Amino acid sequence: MSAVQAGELSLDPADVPAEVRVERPKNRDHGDWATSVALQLAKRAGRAPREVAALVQERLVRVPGVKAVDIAGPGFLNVTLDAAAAGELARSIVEAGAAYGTAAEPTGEKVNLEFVSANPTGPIHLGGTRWAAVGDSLARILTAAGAEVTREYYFNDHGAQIDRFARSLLAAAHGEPTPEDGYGGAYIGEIAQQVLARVPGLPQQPREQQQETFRREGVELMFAEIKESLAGFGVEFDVYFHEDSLHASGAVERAVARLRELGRVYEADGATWLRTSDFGDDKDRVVVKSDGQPAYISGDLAYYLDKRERGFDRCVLMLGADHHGYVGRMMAMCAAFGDEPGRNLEILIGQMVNLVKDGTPVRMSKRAGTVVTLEDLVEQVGVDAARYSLVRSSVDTPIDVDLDLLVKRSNDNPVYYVQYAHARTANVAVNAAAAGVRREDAFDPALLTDETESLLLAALAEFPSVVARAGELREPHRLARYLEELAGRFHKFYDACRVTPRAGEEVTDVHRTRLWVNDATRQVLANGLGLLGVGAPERM
RNA sequence: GCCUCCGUAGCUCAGUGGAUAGAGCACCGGACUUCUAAUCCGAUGGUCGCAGGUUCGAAUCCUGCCGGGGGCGCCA
Repeated sequence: MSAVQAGELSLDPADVPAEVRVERPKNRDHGDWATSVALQLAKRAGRAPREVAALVQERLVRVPGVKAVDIAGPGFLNVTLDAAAAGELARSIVEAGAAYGTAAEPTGEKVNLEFVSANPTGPIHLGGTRWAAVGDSLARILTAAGAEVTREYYFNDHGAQIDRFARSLLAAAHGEPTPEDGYGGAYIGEIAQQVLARVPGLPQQPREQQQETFRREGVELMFAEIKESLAGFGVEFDVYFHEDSLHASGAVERAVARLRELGRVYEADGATWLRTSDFGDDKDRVVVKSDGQPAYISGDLAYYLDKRERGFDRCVLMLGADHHGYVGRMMAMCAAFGDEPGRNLEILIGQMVNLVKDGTPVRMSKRAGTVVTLEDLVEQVGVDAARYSLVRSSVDTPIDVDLDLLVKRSNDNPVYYVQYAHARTANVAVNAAAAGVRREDAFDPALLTDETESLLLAALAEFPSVVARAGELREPHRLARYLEELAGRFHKFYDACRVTPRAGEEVTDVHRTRLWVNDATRQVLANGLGLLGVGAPERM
């Protein structure tokens, strides 16, 4: 901008971007920071990119802490900081502690993040487990980014599936085969036995009354089991919302009435329809069936309205790919209420988790009882490995899980690579203390001249923007990938640079300063693992 | 038919318009009297599904095609 003002560049000031994007180059030879701003401005200015770059270069070299500014290739500007300026970061990370990487100020945005929301007709299977891991991590990341996040679980305890569940329990309790449209699996028998134990004299009651008891008690037991599994997985929801309450309280009727006032519904074929096709949906949707019963979507209407009335600017919903067909109608519903789809309602679609055995896919079916549950997974590989393996992939990528393979290769899970790096930093700190290397005695970042040190520092500097980006894009896997990169750079640093002197050597300021770097790395690894809900062990 | 996700190294996957496309696993060869070798160093490995287009620049954006997953109820 100053080049424009000095008249060296003939450019409309409006064409100069207010923010110049400066990036961390992938290639170390390209300096600490790089920008392609000259390439972008060259055409508008009618000058060669390298000429524009030269003008910017002149000004950048005068900035304190900048060691060199090179013009490379077609006109990239590569900025190299001097070691002292780059190294200062180690101290600021140590001083910021757990706050490093989190937003300086709250954004004031109230986010409702709904995930898992598995039906209470069975335990949480692998798919739900993926959303538990990803959703909880996303909640942590968004919180770090300054949002006020509420984790919410929608409990579908209403409708025909619950009746099927109740009939299945009833049948199991009487030793009858699973009903045609019912649920199989060992857990049905277990729940049925628990209900029988809780309600004395139940088998003597009229059949219909029994079914109602099995429904009420069975759902409650299933719900408790689900909550317990999630808690064991490190996932706690702020709100467990019961669909039934929407029907019981009249919220569903109120939601439909509201849409009627807005002129968004009409009657046809004895049913009430919502004009979702006015808002991009393929067709209109029934909200009240011709038999007078509310259609499933009416619960969603009321639920969405409820969230908005509770003050959430942003309602984020995570769904499996098998539900992606609902996105259109949900967004249309949001628009029908006068809200802005994509902002007030945001739907994240994630691909499925497939069960594989001996190289061939196995279809998981709740009804056939061939599900692999959250608890099965945790039992096999542990919480940390399970969460990490589910969160390190993009949600756009389907995951194949082979339990046998997972157990055998559990040591190949990159979580151990990251955790080991953290354990190493902890151990280095212990050894340093024993050797009399103390942080408070010195910090001279100009001594951090090793290649591995500057690479490590560069990675540490990126952490806050990785957290911010993972939050903006709702992609926690970015954080996991970053931590793997950071751990790698630490391992290389560890290999090349000693923090404690060898036997017989003096403690110098180099050791003391490296201890700052070690501790800063430990802090970032711990902060990052924390955002994934994965432990940061001190020894392994 | 329509919607949506995917197609990148032998395998599993990163890479939201930038420079020579990366990592792990697998395979081959090295480094442990060690601040923990769950680590590090080196080598091998690519028509980024295909064809056009936009751009100074495309794995990335647009269009079409090929191949695969998932979805398209007055079920919940």
